[in-house]
Amino acid sequence: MEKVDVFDLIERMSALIRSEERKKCTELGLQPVHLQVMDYLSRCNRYSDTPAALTNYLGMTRGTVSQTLLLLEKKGYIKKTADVNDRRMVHLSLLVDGDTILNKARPTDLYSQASTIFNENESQENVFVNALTALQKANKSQSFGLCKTCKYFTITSDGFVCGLTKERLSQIDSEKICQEHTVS
Amino acid sequence: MEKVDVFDLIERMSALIRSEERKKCTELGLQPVHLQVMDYLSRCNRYSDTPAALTNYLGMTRGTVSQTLLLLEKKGYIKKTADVNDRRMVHLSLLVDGDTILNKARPTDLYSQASTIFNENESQENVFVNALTALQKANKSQSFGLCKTCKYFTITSDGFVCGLTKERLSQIDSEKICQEHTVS
DNA sequence: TCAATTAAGTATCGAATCGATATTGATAAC
DNA sequence: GTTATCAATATCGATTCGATACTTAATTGA
Repeated sequence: MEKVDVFDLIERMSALIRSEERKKCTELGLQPVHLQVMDYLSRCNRYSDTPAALTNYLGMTRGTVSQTLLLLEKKGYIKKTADVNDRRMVHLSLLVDGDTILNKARPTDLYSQASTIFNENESQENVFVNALTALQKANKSQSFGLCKTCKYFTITSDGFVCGLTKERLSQIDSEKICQEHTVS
Repeated sequence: MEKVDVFDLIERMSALIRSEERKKCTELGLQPVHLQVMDYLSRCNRYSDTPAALTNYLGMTRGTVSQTLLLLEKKGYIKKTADVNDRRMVHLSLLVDGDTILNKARPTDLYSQASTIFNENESQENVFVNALTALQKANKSQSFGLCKTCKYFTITSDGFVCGLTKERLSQIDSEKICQEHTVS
C-alpha cells in the first residue's frame, strides 16, 4: 500500500457513493449533484448562498453550476434573488418544494452504511476532515466551516457578531456553513 | 460534525482531486478516467484485465467503460485481445505508447500533496482502505487486492499457485491487482 | 438436443460537465 | 466623466457519462 494511492482510493469511494446515490435520485428525477446543491443551500449562511460559493464548495466549474441551478430553478426547487447592494451577485434560496424533496431523499440506506463504516471510533472522521482540509489548502479553496467555529466569530454583550462583516448574527446564523470560514 | 457527512466529504475530496488531475490531463489530451484505466491496466493481473473488471473497479457502467476503451484503443494506447477459451471475453493490455504517456503523467504535484496530507502517521491510510472495503462490501463489489495477499494465494515447493484457478503464478503475478481477491 | 437464461461487450441517445467566451455590473485610475 | 480592469454570472459547443436496448457467446436444464 503506497501513499500515492490514497487519491485513487478516494476517487473509487466517490464513484461507489455516486452510483448508490444515483439509484435513490432517479426515483425523484434528480441527479446526485442536485441533492448536493439543495443540501448545501439548506445549510449555508447569507454570505455563502451564491453560485460562486457553490462552485467553490463542489469543486466544479462555474458553467456546470450555472446549468444545475437553471434546472433546479425551472423545477421550482430554488429561487434566485439579486443582491441589493451588488447587482452582479445572486442569492440562492431553497423553496418549499425543494425542501420537501430534500427531506424525502435524505434518510436513505446510505446513512446506515455510513454508520457501519464509522462505528469503530470517532477519530476516523477527523482523518477525512483533515484530508479534505489539506486538499482545500493545496487547491487554495476555502474551508467552508460552521460560522460559530470561525476565528472572526465574536460574542458581544449584544449577541453574536461577524468580525469580518461587522454584522450581527443570530443563533441560527452561527450554526450555518460560511464560505469565509477561517481557522485559528 | 455528524457521521452522515462523511459521504459528502469524500465526494468533495474526489471533486478537488479530479479538477487537479484534469489540469495535468488536458496537456496530454486525456481525461482523468483515461489515466485511471491505464494505471489499472499496468497493475492488474491476467484474471483482471477485462472491461468487466474495469467496470467493477472504477464503479462505472459497462457502456461508459466501453466508450473509454474505444477511445484509448483508437489512440493506440491499449490493445484488445479476444480470450481463447471464452470468446465473449476481451483481454486488455497497455501498449508502449500508453505506458509512455502514463509515466509522463504520473509524477505530478498530486503526489507531493498526498505526502503532505499523510505525513503524520501510517494508520490514517488504513482508514481510507477500510472505508473503501466497507463501501465495496455494502455494494457487493470485489475488493481488488494484491494477488499475494489473497487467501487463495498458495506457496508450494514449485513456486506460487492460485488456489482458485490452480495455475502457477510468477513473482510479478503475485504483485498485481486481482479482481478475485479474497480476504481472511 | 435445443430452448431459456445468464454474462460480456457494444451502440445509441440524452443529460451532465467542462472550457472558453460573452455579458453585465462594480471599482479604480486618470 | 470616461476608460480600464476586475468580479460574478450566463451562454455555447464539445466531450463524457449513464440508461437502455441490443448482439453474441456460454451455460443450464428439461
